[in-house]
Amino acid sequence: MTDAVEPPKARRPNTRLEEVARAAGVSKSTVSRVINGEPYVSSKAREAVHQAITQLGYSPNQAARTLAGSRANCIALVVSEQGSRVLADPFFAGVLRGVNAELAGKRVQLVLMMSKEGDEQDLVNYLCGGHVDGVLVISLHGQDPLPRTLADAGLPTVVGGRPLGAGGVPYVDSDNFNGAMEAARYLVSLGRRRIATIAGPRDMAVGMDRLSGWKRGISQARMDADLVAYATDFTPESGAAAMADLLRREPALDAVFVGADIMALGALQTLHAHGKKVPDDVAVVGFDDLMIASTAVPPLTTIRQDVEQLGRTMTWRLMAELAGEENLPPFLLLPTSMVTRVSA
Amino acid sequence: MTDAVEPPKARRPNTRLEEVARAAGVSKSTVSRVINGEPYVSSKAREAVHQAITQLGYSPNQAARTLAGSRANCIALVVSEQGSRVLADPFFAGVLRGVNAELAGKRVQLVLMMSKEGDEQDLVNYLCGGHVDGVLVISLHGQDPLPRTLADAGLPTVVGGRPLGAGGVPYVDSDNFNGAMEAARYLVSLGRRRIATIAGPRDMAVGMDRLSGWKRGISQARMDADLVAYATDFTPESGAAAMADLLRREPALDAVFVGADIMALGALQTLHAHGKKVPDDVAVVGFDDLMIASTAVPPLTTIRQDVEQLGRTMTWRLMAELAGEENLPPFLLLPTSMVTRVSA
DNA sequence: CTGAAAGCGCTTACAG
DNA sequence: CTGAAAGCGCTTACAG
Repeated sequence: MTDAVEPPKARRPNTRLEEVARAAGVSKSTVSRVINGEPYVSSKAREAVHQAITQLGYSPNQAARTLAGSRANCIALVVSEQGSRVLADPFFAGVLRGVNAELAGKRVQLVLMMSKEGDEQDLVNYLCGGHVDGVLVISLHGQDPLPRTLADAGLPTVVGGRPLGAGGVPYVDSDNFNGAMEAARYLVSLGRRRIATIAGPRDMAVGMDRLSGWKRGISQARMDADLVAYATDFTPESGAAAMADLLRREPALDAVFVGADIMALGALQTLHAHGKKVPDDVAVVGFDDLMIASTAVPPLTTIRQDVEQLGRTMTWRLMAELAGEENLPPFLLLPTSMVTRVSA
Repeated sequence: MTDAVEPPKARRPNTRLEEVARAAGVSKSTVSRVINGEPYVSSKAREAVHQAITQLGYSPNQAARTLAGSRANCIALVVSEQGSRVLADPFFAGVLRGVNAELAGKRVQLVLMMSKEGDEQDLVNYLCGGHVDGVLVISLHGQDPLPRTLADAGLPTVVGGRPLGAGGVPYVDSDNFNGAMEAARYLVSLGRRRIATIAGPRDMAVGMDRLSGWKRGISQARMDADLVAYATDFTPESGAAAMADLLRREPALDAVFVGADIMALGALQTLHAHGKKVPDDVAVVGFDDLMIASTAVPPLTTIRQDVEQLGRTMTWRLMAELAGEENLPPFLLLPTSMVTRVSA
């Protein structure tokens, strides 16, 4: 709700720094210093300026700041459009919420760019053109060299989700490996003997890391990690097809770890269609803990990742770098946690 | 994928308009005219400039353009954070996709702002401060005066979803009324006799419009439109509770129109728990056609709205206004369509 | 701790 | 159809 908010009198002829200076009885330089939080300003001057700013409802012209200064006061969030939408939607909204939360209070704008196939050069030109101070990149596919390109151009860049083709570029990710391993161990602890997995597409690290974690968990229990089906994308349909494949190969399987809730939904359908009771005949564990996990039939046991925290952490990492902090951790992994419901 | 994309040689010392002018053998004014697509430029000059631009990989400094010109070349998408996240997530991602699609090729940046309770004045100051040329507003709640405030300040504004407290501000919405009416008629045509509805919260037009449509459809069939339960928010839990309430009031109900798929998921759970077979005992129709509608148990018959198209249309409407087009339609309604699956 | 002045890279009347 | 010049509103050395 916006209560009693008044539109500034006029639109264009805005209050300028000069008027603030006049009202505060100081020079433009001093006002500028106060605004930018620089030291070496007498507290008397500082106070006068703050008062004038509030009184006049002054809001600095960003374009002028950018042009005159070296900073753009702006970071970009780049999302690759060819990304599987399924995975992208809740993921994307969550990340965005985190980015915004972290940016709150800072005078930094967020511009959103979707990278469409074909205009990569435009995108790179724009990003490297001084319009933004840094870049956040999410939902990368395959060996996309974008992060490497940006980093090589000297633009601070942080990737969300381990990138496959960007060795050395800082990234933040959920701990997919350990989360998946926990899922596997849990199924083992339940006494399941033939445990399968549905893995995400091979061209995304998220799929591969969850697969690796599952394998490790299964192998450590001295069981065979051979029941692997790859889904072609993060959709219920793809999950359903993979499940059918697994049942064909091993009708006696009694558990499955599905590398994404959205695929698990499809897997549940297939199991139901084959007359398999969940969890009695087959235990199912998903990953992500989407909102719909709790209304799945039966409610889905899953590994929860905190997507909003992912957005926050990416932003924190980028802003810290922009602030000149040194020896920042290049890679950050966020812990996952298991949510036990009915399916396993 | 970004193949063979080269980072501009240096970051700061970018190509400037002046260099393009020199390379093309014309004045800065002429280059500016070409870039801005103004008439009165000889095709010879135009061509030379285009060539120079491509050769030098020139990308205009937006800050300078904004400062010198009157346009910001930038529009804002404002999302109110207090919005029910449930409804917001897929909705938001879809709208965003549409906005971006419509903006493709245009030299207009999209900045994202989430309005947090408490900083409305900051938000309004910023938006009205000449930083953006226009505003797109979505997921408004209650009588939020934000759109009115912006419009009164002379800032072109388009709202996504009929706003309750912004009389006269242009908006784009899905045709919730007719979609819901179609759902009601369909249930009637199935021979159902006691048809209920679960409506969204009273403070959002989307909930009220769908309720109105359902009422009209039911009344026209000369049936009682009295079985209404209001959900407190767009969540499965809220839908489940509303369904339980309806069953308590009318154990013999044989159909229910749920004003959002995400609530329908909860309603299905409640029906299942009460031993009601869907669709045999109770037919269920949802609204939205989220991806998860097809994997509901049973797969959900629903009214599909095209959220991406909503984003595109909002953007088109705003850009048309910015381009100075006159007599634009103030309100635009996008058609919905029924998707028949198993639940009804 | 403070101010006068130059300059960031464009657009826009103005004059031709 | 084209160019020279002023100016958009800040920041940043520089001098004090």
